Amino acid sequence: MTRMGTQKEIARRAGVSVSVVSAVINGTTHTRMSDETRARVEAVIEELGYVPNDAARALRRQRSGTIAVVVEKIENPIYRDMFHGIYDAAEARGWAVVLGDARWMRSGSHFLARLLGQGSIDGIILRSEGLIDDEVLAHLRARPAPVIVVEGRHAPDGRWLAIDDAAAGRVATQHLLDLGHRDIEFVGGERWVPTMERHRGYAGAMLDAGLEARDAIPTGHGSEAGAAALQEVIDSGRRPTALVVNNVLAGIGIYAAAHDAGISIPDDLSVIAIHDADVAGDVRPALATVRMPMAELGARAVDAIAAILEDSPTRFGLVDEPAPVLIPRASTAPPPVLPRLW
Amino acid sequence: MTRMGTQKEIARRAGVSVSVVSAVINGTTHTRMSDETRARVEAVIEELGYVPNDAARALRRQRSGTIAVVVEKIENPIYRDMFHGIYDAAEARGWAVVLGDARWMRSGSHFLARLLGQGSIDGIILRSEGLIDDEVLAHLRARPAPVIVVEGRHAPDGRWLAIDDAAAGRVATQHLLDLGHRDIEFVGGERWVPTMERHRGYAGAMLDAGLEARDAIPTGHGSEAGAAALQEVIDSGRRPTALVVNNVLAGIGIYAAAHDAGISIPDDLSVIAIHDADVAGDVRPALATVRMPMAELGARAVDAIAAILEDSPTRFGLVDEPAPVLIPRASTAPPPVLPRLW
DNA sequence: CTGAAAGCGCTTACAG
DNA sequence: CTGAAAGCGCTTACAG
Repeated sequence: MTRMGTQKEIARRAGVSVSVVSAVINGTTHTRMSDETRARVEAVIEELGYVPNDAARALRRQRSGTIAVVVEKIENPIYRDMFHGIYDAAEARGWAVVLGDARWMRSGSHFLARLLGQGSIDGIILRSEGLIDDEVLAHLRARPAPVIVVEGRHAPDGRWLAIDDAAAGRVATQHLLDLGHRDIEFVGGERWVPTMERHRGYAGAMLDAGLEARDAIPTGHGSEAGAAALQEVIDSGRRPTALVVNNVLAGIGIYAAAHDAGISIPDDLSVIAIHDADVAGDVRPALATVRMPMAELGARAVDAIAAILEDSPTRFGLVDEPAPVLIPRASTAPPPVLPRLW
Repeated sequence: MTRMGTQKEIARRAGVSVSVVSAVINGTTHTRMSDETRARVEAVIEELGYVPNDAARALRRQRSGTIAVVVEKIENPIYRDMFHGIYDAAEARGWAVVLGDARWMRSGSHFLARLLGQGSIDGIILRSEGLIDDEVLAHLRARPAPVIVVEGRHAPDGRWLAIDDAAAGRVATQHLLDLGHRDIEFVGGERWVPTMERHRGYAGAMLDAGLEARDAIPTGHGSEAGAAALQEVIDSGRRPTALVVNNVLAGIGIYAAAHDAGISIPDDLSVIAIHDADVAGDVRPALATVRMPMAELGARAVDAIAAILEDSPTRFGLVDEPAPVLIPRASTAPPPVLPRLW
């Protein structure tokens, strides 16, 4: 357990004042000193292995240099690119990023207390599908630290950023239409706005093609939910030739249910999912997806925090650049010509 | 942007001193006051929506109440239970947990700076496969905040905790032996100690059964690596009837390579992976695994930090309770009786 | 039962 | 070119 000292101790050893030490550490031009003095101070810093106390800095500067990212299920692979985008943008601004899971934010948790407190978090990027209750959200927003909601569209303060989910739904559906499918359904939950947007994109593409758009087949976000959704289609007696699926994990669930029901993908049923992730390329048949600009979304959220902290104007709303892009893979094919037996 | 005030402001409005305000906030019995005074202070706190400044607290208390967890790839599903175990144990102690990814810890990153600094992180739980270079590690360990290495076994200060990987390798192998397999190989990297331990467990089980233990088929941690490993087996001309795979993602990669090569699992080849994750149950055939006590590992790491901070003794080393447990699924079956064509 | 004061470790005007 | 001092917002002995 090494002792790493304080600026006061360095000052004493180097025979200077703490003002000088602070200036050396921060590269401040404000307090000037001779090269000799600087070298002496630097030597002592090195010798002691001094590192600044972040709590003291944060208190004095009234800024911690740390932003928090809170998502619903941290292990969800679709966040990877967003984290990356956030991290790069934050790093470029000299900020540290800490991650947290919304499942930890039950009222009264200490993680939440840190977020709600002042002084240790300068801004919060929040991606929640509703797990965080309104009361918590209201408290969060009452803090001085800006809260940016990503992939949600109902921030009362207007501070939300989202991807063009409708465009993604359209891209996915159009791909299936181009393959010759006519009887296409959409699998996705009903309450979450981005999902509704994706369904809207699906419906738009269908209508443009002169086809009937069906209601969304309700499902959750996990793979079991995807499996249940396919089972529901099977039970209903409907026999779509292709499915647009709300997300990759639900897609994996549909794979499992299809396998268990003896339905062959893509021979009997084409599947395409919204949001890309490594696992989509790893399963067999590889799962076609629509890649969303998650890294850009993350970077934009960081920019928005910076803008708010600097009191400069910033634009919220849709991040539609770059547009969602089709990643074709083996899970889609032209519709079967023979009657299907499932 | 609400102003939420300070204790000083509350004191002024309530007509008391800051000592009293602080005592009300912290429930300190040290400074006593009348119920009337307390009620008055509480009313002002409520009115202002006051929240304490964590930076000031951390500076004064010389403790932030926050621990950091750093892992290699935050989206790796095998961490889920560990995060949960860490979170629960930390919460019980009144600590907040922040997560970070080792890929962000390139020298000079601000995330790293926060970890290296003093005052904002009380302890660090580190799970690294080597991405963090030795220099960074040395710096980290020179800080007063304790660093606990999990799933690694080479902490110079002896502060590591690991699961019984050898037992896991043995459990997986024994399952295959019980099914009647004799020609079993182990797929896993060569340099990472836990993998070597798993291989040791495999080898032990093979030798106990009077069989030859093969060298590990080298691979990385991703699915592509798993796919490459199977390809290597195919190219070698060897025809094992079963594989013990180092981790779930590599197992998914082996599924893909098997599919592409026309090898049927489990009819032609049984596969079992070490570490459990949801995706193992979602793929088809469902992937048999060995579940590791990751939640317990995480909880133990939190306990170790607490012990070090309290200067009380703690035991490091293997977390062998509960033992790794077999999760049988459809990816294993008795060996084929007919000669295999792959 | 309550207040005044010191000090945690910084940064930053200000004075010389 | 360098130092002395104030103050960020807390907590905690200490005095009364």
